[in-house]
Amino acid sequence: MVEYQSPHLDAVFHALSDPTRRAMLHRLSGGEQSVSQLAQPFDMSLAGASKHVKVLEGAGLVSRRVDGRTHYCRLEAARLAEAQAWFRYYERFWSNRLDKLQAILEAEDRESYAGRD
Amino acid sequence: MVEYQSPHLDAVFHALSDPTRRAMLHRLSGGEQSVSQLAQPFDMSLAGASKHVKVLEGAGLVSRRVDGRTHYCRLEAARLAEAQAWFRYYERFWSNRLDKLQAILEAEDRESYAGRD
DNA sequence: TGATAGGTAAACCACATGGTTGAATATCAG
DNA sequence: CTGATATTCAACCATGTGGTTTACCTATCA
Repeated sequence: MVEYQSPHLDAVFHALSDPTRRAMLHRLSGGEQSVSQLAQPFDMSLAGASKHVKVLEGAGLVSRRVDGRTHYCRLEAARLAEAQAWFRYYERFWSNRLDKLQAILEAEDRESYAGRD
Repeated sequence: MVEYQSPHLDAVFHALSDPTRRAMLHRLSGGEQSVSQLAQPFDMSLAGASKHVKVLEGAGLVSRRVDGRTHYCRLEAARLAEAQAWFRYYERFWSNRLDKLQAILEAEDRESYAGRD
């Protein structure tokens, strides 16, 4: 007797549990990237990186546009938003209105955040 | 050359990727629960549920207080907050100030949310 | 004391995961 | 056509995961 649950949460949280994949998402936040471009920063075979991309795609966090032999990936923020929404239920444990408002303003005013995956 | 990354994110997101564990957290949002109480709703052996609790504990999402033979678990919201904070960088993709403010007010005014894990 | 209840530990199982290599498939460029 | 580039696919491997069962330890209670 398990309650209703957002059907994507399992896949999305699993996808986010790997640092390589989180770094890929971060990279995609700067715009479309090919699979090779996504793979380049990692000490890993292209096939390995390609599998990570496929996990992200399977979770709906990334979409793919094929142009010739190049596959361009784009961040699908909707699924990220869905995952973040899961936390809202718990926000009452760590925040009050002012805390949240402050977080909003900080997140808006800070465009880049070095050293983040 | 992987960037700095919050050391807990791997474990936290992994812990959250399982619906049983998310349901346990949800249950703990109502207050301390023993391991048996946490296990009760699931069609699963106690040992199996106990392992889920241990995963949550390992991720820092739950802490444990032993009283006699009973282990009481408590939600550790700080780690949840840490995970939610990861999403802030991406918020610019799906929200503006007004959207966020609305989300805040909704989350505050709605205390219980049926059908959620 | 003895039985029972709460919980962990250990061994085991089937399957998933993260990685590899090597081959296959397209596409582009000369 | 030839060769290089972009990418996936398939097979493989070691390890991790979610689950079980059995055994064990420690409290509690009659």
